[in-house]
Amino acid sequence: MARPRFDKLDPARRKAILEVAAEEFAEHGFEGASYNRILERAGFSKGVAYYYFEGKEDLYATVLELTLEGLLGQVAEWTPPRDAEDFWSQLRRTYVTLLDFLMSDERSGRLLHGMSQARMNPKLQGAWLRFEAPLMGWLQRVLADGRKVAAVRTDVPEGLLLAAMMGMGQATDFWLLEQWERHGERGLRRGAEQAFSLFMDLAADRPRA
Amino acid sequence: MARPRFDKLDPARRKAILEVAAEEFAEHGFEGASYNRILERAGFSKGVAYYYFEGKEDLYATVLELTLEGLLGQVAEWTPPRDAEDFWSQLRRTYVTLLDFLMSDERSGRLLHGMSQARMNPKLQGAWLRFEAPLMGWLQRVLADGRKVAAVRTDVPEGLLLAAMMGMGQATDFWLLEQWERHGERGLRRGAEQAFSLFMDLAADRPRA
DNA sequence: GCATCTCTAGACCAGTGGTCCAACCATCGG
DNA sequence: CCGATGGTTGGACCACTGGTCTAGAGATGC
Repeated sequence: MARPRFDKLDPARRKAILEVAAEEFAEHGFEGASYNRILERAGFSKGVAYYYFEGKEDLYATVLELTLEGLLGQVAEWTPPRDAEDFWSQLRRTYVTLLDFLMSDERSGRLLHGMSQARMNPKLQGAWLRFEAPLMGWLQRVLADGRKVAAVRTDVPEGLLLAAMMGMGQATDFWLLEQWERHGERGLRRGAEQAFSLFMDLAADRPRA
Repeated sequence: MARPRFDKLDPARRKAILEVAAEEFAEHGFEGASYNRILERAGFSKGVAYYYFEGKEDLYATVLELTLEGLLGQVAEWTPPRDAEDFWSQLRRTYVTLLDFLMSDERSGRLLHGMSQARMNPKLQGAWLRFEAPLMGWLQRVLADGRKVAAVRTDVPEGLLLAAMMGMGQATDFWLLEQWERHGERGLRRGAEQAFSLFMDLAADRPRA
């Protein structure tokens, strides 16, 4: 994740390449982005590039990490819920905050959107692992809290529920984007409510036959 | 999807390249696979390759189509359900049949697994569109049947539910693969039962507050 | 026997990410 | 002030990617 020297690089140049890279990766995704083009636009020679980064994947991971930090800074306030109701309302608020952030910062949205593709790209598994842990960790803690207050089901393995929720989140993300494009912000918010209700039905603890 | 002439090509050569390509794509996915390597192994020159296929993407789509045909041949028996119970039991049977097929034919499994990545690859959207229609169409018809017998919820847009189910299916697919590797066939079957129960909780019609 | 059309081989192209090395430059010890 | 050391830098070069193009071989029809 960016060689240590990178911290000592002139801040202007540091910012320059991160900016250019963010733009390029946001627009074309990881595969589609051209490392050479990024370097050229940022005024980096090959030698310099590989002096500060291990390679394309490394630069990508660095950009993503910064983006994720920005996101988590907005979202992270989570307190142990009092009861099931409190749990779901906190989770809903978090979900909405997240959407607000993604709407307000299109580039970050695209980058994070691309990240979910990265998850399945064999070339990027190294990079993905660094994000999986904190992200999954957060969700895991939240779900654990939910279980404590009997808000989240316990009849199914944790890993399965986690995977299902992540997958659904990713897929509905696409769908929400469509709603946004077609019906504007109102459409997005309505869609988000509906998507969230799906999450609840999927994860909620409830009496079974 | 393979130029028309491809049908007239000597069946042995036809089979040869499809075989080699399936192997390569199954092992490395679309991006990771090398078109040049496929051609070399199949004994195809560049000229021949571009005479019969439009390019890498075209060959990939052709291979996927054949694989999907094989899958649908196994799974497709679907009759309009009598009632909700019949609906869910048919769907469960279909799900299990699908898993059986994927277990029995690892290469097809990998290819289809890769296809779901393709869905989000901008380069492959052309190819994806050809599969999306029939696949989504099938699922759409099934869900419509489910609604008729009050098995499937109607309080949420069809497209959202569709997207959510596809995403969840894809994600749990990964999880199931893990179960299979770690706990063998028994683990897979147990996992599949649990995954299916998630599908039901997600999509089932039920009284709401 | 000539012309037309199908088919084939492979040279070639621009672009990819990555490696490597010679040289530049600042700092430091003497 | 000199030379050495080690952190920087530019850019030639590499193997490889998917894709284009052309010259000609081989078959077929008239």
